[in-house]
Amino acid sequence: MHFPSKANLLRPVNIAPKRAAEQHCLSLLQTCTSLSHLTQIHSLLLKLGLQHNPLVLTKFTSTSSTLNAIHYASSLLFSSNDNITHYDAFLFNTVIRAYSQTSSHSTAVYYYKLMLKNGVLPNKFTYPFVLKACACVGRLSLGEQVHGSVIKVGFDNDIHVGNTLVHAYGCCGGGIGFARKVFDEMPEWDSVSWSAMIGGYARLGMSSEAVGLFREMQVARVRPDEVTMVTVLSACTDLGALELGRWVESYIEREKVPKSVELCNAVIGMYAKCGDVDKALNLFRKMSEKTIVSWTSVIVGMAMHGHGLEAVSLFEEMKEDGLVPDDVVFIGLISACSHSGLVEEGRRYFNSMLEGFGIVPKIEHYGCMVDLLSRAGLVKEALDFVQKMPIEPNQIIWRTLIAACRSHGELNLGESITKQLIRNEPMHESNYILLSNIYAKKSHWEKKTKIREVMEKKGMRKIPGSTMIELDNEIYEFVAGDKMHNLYKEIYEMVDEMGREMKRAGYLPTTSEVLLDIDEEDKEDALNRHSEKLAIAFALLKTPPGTPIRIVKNLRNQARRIGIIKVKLQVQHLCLNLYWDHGELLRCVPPSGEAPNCLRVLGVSRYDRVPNRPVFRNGQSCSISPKEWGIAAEKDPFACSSSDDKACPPSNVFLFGA
DNA sequence: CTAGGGTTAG
Repeated sequence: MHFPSKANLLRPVNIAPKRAAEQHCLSLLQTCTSLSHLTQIHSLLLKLGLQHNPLVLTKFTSTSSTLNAIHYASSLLFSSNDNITHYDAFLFNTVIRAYSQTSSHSTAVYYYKLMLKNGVLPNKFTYPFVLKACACVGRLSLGEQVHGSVIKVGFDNDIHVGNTLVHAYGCCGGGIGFARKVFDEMPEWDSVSWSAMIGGYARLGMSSEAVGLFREMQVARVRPDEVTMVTVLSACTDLGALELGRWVESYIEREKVPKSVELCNAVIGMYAKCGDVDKALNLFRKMSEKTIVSWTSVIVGMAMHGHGLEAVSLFEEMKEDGLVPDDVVFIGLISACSHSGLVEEGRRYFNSMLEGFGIVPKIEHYGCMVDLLSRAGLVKEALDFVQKMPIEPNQIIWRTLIAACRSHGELNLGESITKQLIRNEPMHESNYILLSNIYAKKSHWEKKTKIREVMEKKGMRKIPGSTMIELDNEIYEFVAGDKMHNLYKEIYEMVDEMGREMKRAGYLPTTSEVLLDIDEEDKEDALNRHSEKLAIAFALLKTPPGTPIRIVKNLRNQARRIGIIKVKLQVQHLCLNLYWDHGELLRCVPPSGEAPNCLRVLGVSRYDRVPNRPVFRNGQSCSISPKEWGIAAEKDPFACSSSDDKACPPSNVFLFGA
């Protein structure tokens, strides 16, 4: 219906030609492809008094999705002397969606508020658009506001709206409980609802909740789709739950879940981070369509496992394949160089970012470089690098540097940087831990005690490091000195036996890294109480000879690292082809005739997460036991359809790297 | 005009 405006009433016009002109303009709109053409049509429409036509905006946003075009279009459409109440929800929806899609989330929210302010009633399409923007902004209060409006307008039973609410809350800091509440109160659920909720848990590192919810989904007989599988896989990756991940892959095969690129990437990422590099690489090679993310996943996977050279050659192969590197792949690449001591290569790649690809290095890239130099022992150069950085170094960079100072004996330098850091950020506990460790290394025990006291006064507590291990599809978690387990006596006996065998093989306990004011013998004892050793001992007790043992660490300077240990057990004789970490908790000269290099410290996963909550501890049953998997479990959940399912090859020795 | 997903320095 076309109502003539006041002006038109005063000056009668012939309606018919005008309608024809309008039709003409609209048909022009359908076919126009360039912004300038569009602008011409728009000025034509303006002359006809049709500036409110939402088609123009739709066309603007589809012709050119650049911000400029959208700004231009919205400034044309929302001129200040207009009465906005005459606009409809569709127009606002288009603007909100356009801004949301171009990552201008705050502007999207602004238009949503403008809409409300002017009494334009949102419709059921408005909320998914605006909630998506809320999710990206991540502000809980905003999510709550929109939620309130959803209830007021009465769309709280709409499944699309509900799903986006779950998602938005899941993305807002502290909103996961609200997300679950919305989820629980939804009248019905589809696979999107489940994926949104599982994905919310997975994103926060609440991975056992994520996996538990997936189980409930199966009990509820909702068929998971490829997105659901991606979220479950990322939870597996996070838990280091390789067996569970394998199960998910076989489920995908069995249930013929369509394999999107994202899903393939998730599977590859899971294998890579959980330690089955060969499998990851295999699947990667078989992928028909590889995106930059696929390459990045596999490059990062290689880097984690110490295959720096392979990571570098994959990168070169990627370029030959015609893919243009992005900033993310450079993070993986430089950290690959860093973990493999390829200092010159790392420098070269870092410089090539801007020179070769026009990518301005971000703080992460500078961080990688600081790590690269630090690990190589070039502490002074690293400091120099930091001081010359064009952007303000962040806490991570300083802490990297401090850690380097500690391990390369630059204790005074480390001490002064740490003190500065504490002055800037007095409530961050890891700074205190760093300082306390530096004092310990300097044998300043009183100062160390004082730091601990300060921390206590401020109510800070160190999150204890733990080690998890997946056995018979259950996950067991150990902390240092753990005696909670029923088998703890046997476990400690096994630790002793491991120690004897390792010493016989040439292991020297690195007691200098035990930062306690105790004598050497007690330090060895402290080493033997490490959660890693307890987990390994437990695994040795519970598994047949030749079983690869994989351990998962909950944190390492807030990073989670996944370690893989391959163990050979000869009757009662342990022959550990081991290992370990930058912290050098263990070191073992391998048995003669066998290649060294048996263990890698692997996997850095996500940082900005809530600290990992214990999955479950010490033999208590866990939510991911396949016996409890409901429907899926009835169908032999571990029937692996893939032919290369060789979890436990018969050979006794498993070598890594080399 | 509507929703959920894969890669990211310590």
